[in-house]
Amino acid sequence: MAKRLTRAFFGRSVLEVAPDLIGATLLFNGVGGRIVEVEAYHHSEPAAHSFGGPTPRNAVMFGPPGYAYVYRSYGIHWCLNFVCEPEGSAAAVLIRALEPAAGIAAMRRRRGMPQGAFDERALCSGPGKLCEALAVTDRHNGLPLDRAPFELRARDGNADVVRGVRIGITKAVEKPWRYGLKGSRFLSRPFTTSRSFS
DNA sequence: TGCCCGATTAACT
DNA sequence: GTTAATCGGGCAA
Repeated sequence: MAKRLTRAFFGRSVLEVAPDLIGATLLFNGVGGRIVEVEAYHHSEPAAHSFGGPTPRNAVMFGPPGYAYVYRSYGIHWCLNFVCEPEGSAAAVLIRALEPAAGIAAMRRRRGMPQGAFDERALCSGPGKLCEALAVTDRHNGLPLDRAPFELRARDGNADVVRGVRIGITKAVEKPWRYGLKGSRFLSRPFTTSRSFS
């Protein structure tokens, strides 16, 4: 069984943690799969919610690493982040896509999709979709990642990780802080101007 | 208090 | 390719 991800794993630079999460396994109440796409955010750059300093919404980002930061997006969706770096850095990794592996029937039900055979790419190929499929909401904001209902396992060995610019932002658009599993069919969108590294 | 806008998605043309 | 849905945070007044 792969190693559980600890507080120490998250307490490093968000630019180290983000690629290391590619290929890791995320389960929430036993439902989830392999992480195939993430983005890094840091309070020093204006695309981050924490850029303007602490507020009630982003308070968890300013706390210690290894906790979940959940926020509402566009008034409709929830998005799940993992807080990283030493306390006060206000850095986090946005979980953008999973390769479904466990609890697929529950995911289909929550996503309003038929139970029969069909393309599982629609279940978790985006941050809002993923939270709907796993039933993550603001009730889970601030929960630790090393205990139930979360279960996080390190990947086995290396992964072929690609990198590119982040999606859906208007500030600091040039930073290549989006990371994905090369060749995965489960990305929210393909990587174009990416380069490969190990 | 009022107004603007977003780390999105699905359903269009 | 475009756009509506939907609502809380953040800031100006």
